[in-house]
Order: sequence, then structure tokens, then C-alpha cells
Amino acid sequence: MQLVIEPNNGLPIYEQLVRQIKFAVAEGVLLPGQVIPSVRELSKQLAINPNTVARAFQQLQAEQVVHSLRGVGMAICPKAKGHCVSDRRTLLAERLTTAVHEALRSGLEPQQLRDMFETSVTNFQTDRSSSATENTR
Amino acid sequence: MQLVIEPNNGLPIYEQLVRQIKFAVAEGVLLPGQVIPSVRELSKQLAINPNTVARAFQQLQAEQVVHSLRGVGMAICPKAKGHCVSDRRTLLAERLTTAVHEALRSGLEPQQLRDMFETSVTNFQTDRSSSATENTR
Amino acid sequence: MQLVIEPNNGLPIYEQLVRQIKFAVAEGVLLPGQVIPSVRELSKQLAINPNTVARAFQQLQAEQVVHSLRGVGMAICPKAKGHCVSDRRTLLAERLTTAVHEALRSGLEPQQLRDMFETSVTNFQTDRSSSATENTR
Amino acid sequence: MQLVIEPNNGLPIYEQLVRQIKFAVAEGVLLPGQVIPSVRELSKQLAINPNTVARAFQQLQAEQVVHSLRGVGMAICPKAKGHCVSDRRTLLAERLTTAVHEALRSGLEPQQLRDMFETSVTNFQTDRSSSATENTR
DNA sequence: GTGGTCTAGACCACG
DNA sequence: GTGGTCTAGACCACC
Repeated sequence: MQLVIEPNNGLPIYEQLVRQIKFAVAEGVLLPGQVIPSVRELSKQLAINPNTVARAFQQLQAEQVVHSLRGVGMAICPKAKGHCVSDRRTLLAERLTTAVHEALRSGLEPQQLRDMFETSVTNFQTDRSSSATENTR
Repeated sequence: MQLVIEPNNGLPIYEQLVRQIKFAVAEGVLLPGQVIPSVRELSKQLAINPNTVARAFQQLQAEQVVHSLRGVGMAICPKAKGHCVSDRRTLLAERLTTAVHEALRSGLEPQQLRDMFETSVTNFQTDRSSSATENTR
Repeated sequence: MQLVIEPNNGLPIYEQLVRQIKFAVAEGVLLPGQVIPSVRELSKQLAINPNTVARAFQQLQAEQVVHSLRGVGMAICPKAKGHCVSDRRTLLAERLTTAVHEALRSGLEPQQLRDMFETSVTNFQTDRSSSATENTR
Repeated sequence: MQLVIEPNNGLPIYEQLVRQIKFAVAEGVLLPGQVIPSVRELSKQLAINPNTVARAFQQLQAEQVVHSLRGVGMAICPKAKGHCVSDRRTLLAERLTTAVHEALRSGLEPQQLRDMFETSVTNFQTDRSSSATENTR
């Protein structure tokens, strides 16, 4: 599982963690029952404050995505995948809709917005494939 | 000019003001040289604190979108439109791109994302036309 | 007499007027007894608010630089020149000293400051002579 | 770092803070990466309102002199020194030039102005050395 | 009337 | 603990 933290992207760090872990579960990258890295380990790996990781775990626990196994660590809940799949849709749609509505409300033409959208999608794909190439060479 | 303030939409109020005023200038709703409503008036109209409005104006002034005329009020800078048009593009694209990339990174298929996008656009248009109808009846 | 008003140079407009009129008296450009332009005329000529001119005159009157002649206008006080000459020194020295002290306090070397000073003097002279040439051609 | 606040010296307090912090960075008294005193601490030390300090920081942040580290404080930007060195020159020169030009425009002889300038420099040095003596005795 | 500054104090989010 | 936002209200300078 690869987690990407961007300070100052608007979302607090713990929130970014929560989202990405949910998404990983939805995607099947994290499987029910699987034990995830400890607070200590994650905080070291991501170079962020342990409290921040703990807070993310705490929220995930409250939403029954993970549960703690005494003396072992945190594990993905058996029934988490269902929640996460629908959560993912909601969370992503929320953000997208906010952006779209702001744009249209501000007077941008739908067609211009579509172009902007396609550009974003294309950029993502080229970024990804180029960095993949980077790893291969 | 109609400004819409949504507390707790993530963006601070003064920031929402800044964006919307820039957009209004970009759109031509606010014209260079035009004097905009006073701090006191806006704050009353939007039911927010005058200092919050002042802060937005302060930022707009720093970015040379408006300038203050002593004893008169704030006016749109002559050359503001250019900045605002490109700013609008940037600001909207930033948000959209953030949302798009997060979605794709999380494993959502481009086609699903496109559907989501079109749904947002459609929702906006139906919302708008229905509220327009509301005004007519 | 040529008055130069610069909005936003830090000093309020009426203050700029007061200073420049005092300086003109000190320099002998305005002579004791001489009647100066009316509020209305000055405000039109300088494209500023009449109240602003009036406020400057009011302050000059309080400092006995000018006095009002009923039905005629404002005239320079007979004994004004003395005040103005010493005032000029004080006012100019104040500003200069403020600037110098700030610079030295901030760690600028005296020699660098001297260079900066001479540059300012030279710039002024070249500006002036070039604009004089402009008038001659 | 010693900051000196003078209420009513013409410049607003937050502006004085901005200038002095930039100057300190330019001078190398504040180093890139270094965390500066917190809003609360500075406000207590200078006996001014926290919001006033915050406003200064806010402006410094906008000019990329400092950046905020969540939960830690404000730190000097890595590349700030360059900006600050040139900023310092500009800010000081602006003030000095304003004073010089006003003096010359008002008819003061360059030589008189030079004398005035040297007096200011000398005064500063004697002030400083006498207050240094004061600390030693 | 206008904007600008400053104070005071509350609340929140983050680490 | 940190900074960020918002509210409230006062006072000032300027036009």
C-alpha cells in the first residue's frame, strides 16, 4: 500500500490518511482481516506526527473500518469493504461536485469545463505512465 | 452581483469572497473602475462581520484586483480583468484537478469518473432551471 | 507655484498641501501679502476634494501661515516667512532622520547608506534636467 | 532578535514588524529554516495584541518570507534571504528617496541636505555608543 | 460617509 | 502547545 501525504493541500493530514485507507480497502489493496502497519511505523515512514496517525486510526475505528487486535495491531474489519466502496463513491463525488458547481456558478461554460476535466484526466495518465517508465529504466 | 456565502464549506468566508469577486470581475459582472459595495454594506447584506469582509478586500488589494479610493470606497483596478480571467482558470482547475487526481489515484475507472462528472454538470443545470422556474411562477 | 499631489505616498493629501505651501513660502515663491488660489480653484486644478483643500488651509491658518481676507481669499501672513523657513528645516530633517535611523538600525553600513543617498540626489537632478530639456524642445 | 515597536511613528505596528523581520532575515540574524517566536509569545513580549502579530505573519507568509508548520510555528522560508536582502534595499531606498526628493523639490540646496544627512548619521552613532556605554557602566 | 488599525476574546483544527 | 478564523466593538484618518 502506498500512501501519499501532501501537507497544505487543504485537507488535514489525518483526513488524507482516512480517505486513502478507505480507498485502499474499497479497491481491495487492503483485505479484510489484514493487519495494517502500526502507528509508530506509519508515522516514521510518512514523517508525520504519531498523534496524527493515531487520530486517523481512531476515526477509522469509529467508522468500523478497522478494529484493534490486542497485542497485535489494527486490522481491517471483515465487513469493511462494503462500507468503503460506497464511501469512496460519496467522498469522491462530493469533492468533484463541489468543484464542478463552483465552476459553473462562476460562469464557466460547460464545454470549457469539460475540456478542463479531460485535461486533468489526461495529465494524470501521462504522469503515471511516465513515472512508471522511470521505474523500469 | 450576487454573492453566496456558505459557512463550513471548507473554505474560509473571506476566501469565498475573494474567489467570487475575482470571478465576477473575470465574468465582466464587475467592471474596471467600478466602485464595489462598502465593507459595512456587504457585511450587513451577507450577515457577516465587517472585519471578515475587510480581510477579503485586503487580500484583493494585495493582489491588485481592487484599490481603495480614500473616503470613497474600493474600486476595481483598471487592469484587474486580465489577472482575474487567468486566475479564475487557475483556481477552478486546481480544485478540479485535485478531485480528479484523487479519484483516479484511488482506483476509480476513468469512465466511472466521467459519468460522475456528467452527473454533476447535469444536476447543476436542472437545479438552476428549476429554481428559475420557481421565480417565474 | 506648482503643487504636486501624490495619493498613496503615505502622507495624507491635505498634509502634502500644507507642507508644500509652507515650503513655497520659505523659498520665497509665495510672498507675504500675496493672495493664494481659492479652495474651489485649487481643488479643481488638483482634481481633489474641496474639503481636502479647505482642511489644509484651515491648518495653515491655525499655524498663522495664511489668514483670510473677507471677500478676497486667503493671503500669506506678513511674518510667515520666518516660521516657514525654520519649519521647513524641521519637517525635512524629521523625515530624513527617520529614514536614516531605520536604515542604520537595520544593519546597513553607513557607507552603503551614503551611496544610496547620493544616488537619490543624482537621480533627482537628472530627472529634473531631463524634464527641463523636454520643455525646451 | 530585538524588535522595536514605536506606536504612532506613522507606520502601523504590523508593518513595522514585517519590515524588521525582513531586515533581520536579510542581515542573517534570522536564518532560513529557523522557527520564529510564536504569535502568543511575541505579542506578550512586545505588549501588543496577538492579532496584530498574526497579521504581520500573515503578510510575511503571503510574501513567502515565512511559512507555517502545522502545530509547530512559523519558520523562515529556505529561499527567503535573497528576497529579503533585495527587499531591504528597496524599502530603505524608497523612504530615503522620498525624503531626499521632497527636500530638493522644496528648494533645499544639495549641500545643506548633505549636512543634514551627515548630522543624522552622526546622531545615530553617538546615540548608539552612548547607550552602549550605559549598558557597560 | 469611507477604509484602516488595533484590541479583546472566543472557538476550532492540527500535531 | 501551535496558527487560523470569526466576531465584536472602539477609535482614527480621510474625503
